[in-house]
Amino acid sequence: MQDRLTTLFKAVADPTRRDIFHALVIASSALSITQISNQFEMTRQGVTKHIKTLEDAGLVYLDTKGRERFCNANAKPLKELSKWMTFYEQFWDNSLDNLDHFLNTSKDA
Amino acid sequence: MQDRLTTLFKAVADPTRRDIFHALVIASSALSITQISNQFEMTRQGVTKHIKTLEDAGLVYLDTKGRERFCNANAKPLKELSKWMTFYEQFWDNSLDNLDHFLNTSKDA
DNA sequence: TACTTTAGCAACCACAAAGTTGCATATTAA
DNA sequence: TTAATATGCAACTTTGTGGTTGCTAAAGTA
Repeated sequence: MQDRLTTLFKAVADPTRRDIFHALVIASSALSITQISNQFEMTRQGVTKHIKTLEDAGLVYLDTKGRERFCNANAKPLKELSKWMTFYEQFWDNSLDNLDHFLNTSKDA
Repeated sequence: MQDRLTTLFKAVADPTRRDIFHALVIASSALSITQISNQFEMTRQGVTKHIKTLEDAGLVYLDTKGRERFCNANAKPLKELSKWMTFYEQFWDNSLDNLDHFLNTSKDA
């Protein structure tokens, strides 16, 4: 449906999802859906949807045990976002590129 | 309305927007709205909206000259996204964290 | 002064997304 | 076996978003 980069960016574009992901990353053990729900002012079903989105992006993987589903964070996919940004790093500082734009568009005014 | 990180992530979460941004970054000179529209199969107004979103995120700045508005890319804000990811880098490889989760949740089954 | 080009603005449409409620089902505990 | 807990699934509401069409205004050109 949509490319991987888009799926990944959209997953982390939501603040609640970033919070859930962060909570999972720093958690000392995997957290069940209900445990996560208790930490957020949202219904369990709401959390479930976010987890699904994070799972689709590969940022979370589930571990079913009995009636519970434990959520684990997986930061690896973030590498892909980082890689995408690499190309633009060269334009971050003292942007010669921007200067170039300026010269090309403002000079002959 | 929404935090800066969210604005930024949402701006680059759209593939068309990433394409426009990329086109501006690699362009040898600033491009007018119409010039950009010609490169994308979309109406000028559609492009204008994307430019607005990119501008709000600080990834594009406008340079009005006469009746034209030249768009320039500014990659600097991407630094903020990169900074956000920095924290998670420690969990990228041979994730001790994930191992920890595994041990805590699968051991006493 | 007319005509053309560049663009903004507003309204509108279709669909995605965040979040909810309600209900059914499976697993564990009493 | 009965009750409680953890979850999934479906439907629904609200709001956001990508994109369009139509119209207006400003700037450049003939």
